Amino acid sequence: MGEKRDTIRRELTEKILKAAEKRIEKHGLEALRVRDVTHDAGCGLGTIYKCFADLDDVIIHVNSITLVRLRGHLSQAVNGIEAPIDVLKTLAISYLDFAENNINLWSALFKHTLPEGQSIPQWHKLENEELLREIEAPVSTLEPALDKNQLAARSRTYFAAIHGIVTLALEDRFVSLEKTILREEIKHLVERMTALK
Amino acid sequence: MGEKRDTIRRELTEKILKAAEKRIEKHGLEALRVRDVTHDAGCGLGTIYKCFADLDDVIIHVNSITLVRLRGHLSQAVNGIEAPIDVLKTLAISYLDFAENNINLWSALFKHTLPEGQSIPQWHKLENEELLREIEAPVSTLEPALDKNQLAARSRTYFAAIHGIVTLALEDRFVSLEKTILREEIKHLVERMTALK
DNA sequence: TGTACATCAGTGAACGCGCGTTCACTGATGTAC
DNA sequence: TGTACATCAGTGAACGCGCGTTCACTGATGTAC
Repeated sequence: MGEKRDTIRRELTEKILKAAEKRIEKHGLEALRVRDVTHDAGCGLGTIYKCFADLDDVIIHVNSITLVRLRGHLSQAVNGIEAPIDVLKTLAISYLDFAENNINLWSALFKHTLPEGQSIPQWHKLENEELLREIEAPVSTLEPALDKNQLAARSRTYFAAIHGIVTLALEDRFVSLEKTILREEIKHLVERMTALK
Repeated sequence: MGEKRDTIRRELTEKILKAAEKRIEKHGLEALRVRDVTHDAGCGLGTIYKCFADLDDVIIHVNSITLVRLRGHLSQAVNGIEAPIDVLKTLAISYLDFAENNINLWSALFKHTLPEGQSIPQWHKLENEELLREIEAPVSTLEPALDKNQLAARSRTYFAAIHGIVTLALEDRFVSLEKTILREEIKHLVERMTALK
């Protein structure tokens, strides 16, 4: 009934994803090579194309896994915290933590682009969007007057602001900022952003 | 005395940079090819290596020009504005304008990375840093208690926050936000960020 | 100013290599009876 | 359960091409006298 085959295939897919994930985290997205991945996964070069459409497809799936891990990390961090401002502060700092501890996987989330003409599949865009859900609850408590669309826009703004700070800090395009100062700045920004008039 | 030769060389360098700039703006950094650039510049393939060390060197110089243009755009926009909050709002909106109108050149500033092991030359990092100077004056007026280091960190935070919003808006990783709402969000964020307790 | 020689800028064919993807093959697994 | 046949998963050598960079050549410019 092909059940065994299905299982094997699923395991293979898993092994390939794990191998790609490790490669990206260790050497960065740019250095990802089909040969390396299949070698690490312990399968033949062509096999990857039985499990995935192409290398971009593999990357998108790794990114998808990273997003799940990131969301897990964030929601675990705020578990039990009540005050919305504290929730937002914790989310922001946890986002930085995750990025610092998974630097290459995290930046792969934003670096990966498809060849001209192709666009990121809708299901994956929605996964990105999912990140904002975590923020919406506390923002909604802080700014109850916002309607659904406004809430989405505002949450996105908050996320983007923190994301910008983390990005600038972890790239080496600017002279780097001391770790504790960076955290203070993030907390400070959250306080300011959420301060009611 | 080689003066004529020097002039020709300088003109050639200029032509190559212009050609590369146009290519990047039209097709994006990823699509930049030595052959296309030299063709557009009207010179031979090998010539580019007489003027620049390699393609990365060309890109860094284009980025450098873009940074100068960006700084010019920003400082012109705030010319004559007095109130520090208005200055900051205008800077933020102008940053968005510049990014929207020079999308590929602007993103080249942040996308370009050197091969593993190499790092962006110091002089170019400092040019990036220059961007923050424009912000420091109004921030310093708003928060006069900050010392020099704190001021630098705070300005950087503000820049990064706005940069994050612009980045997220112009990539198509998230569902896109309507233009007017985006501007409202930016202005709102500046107000909040700079609101004194 | 003119001539002979030296230099060196510009050139593009050729190099070299990296690397994603294909496809004909093989042997293991599944199916029929 | 056993046998004969069909299917199809996994494989890796080979393809193909894109593209940055080099280097031997040439002719224009510069220098010396």
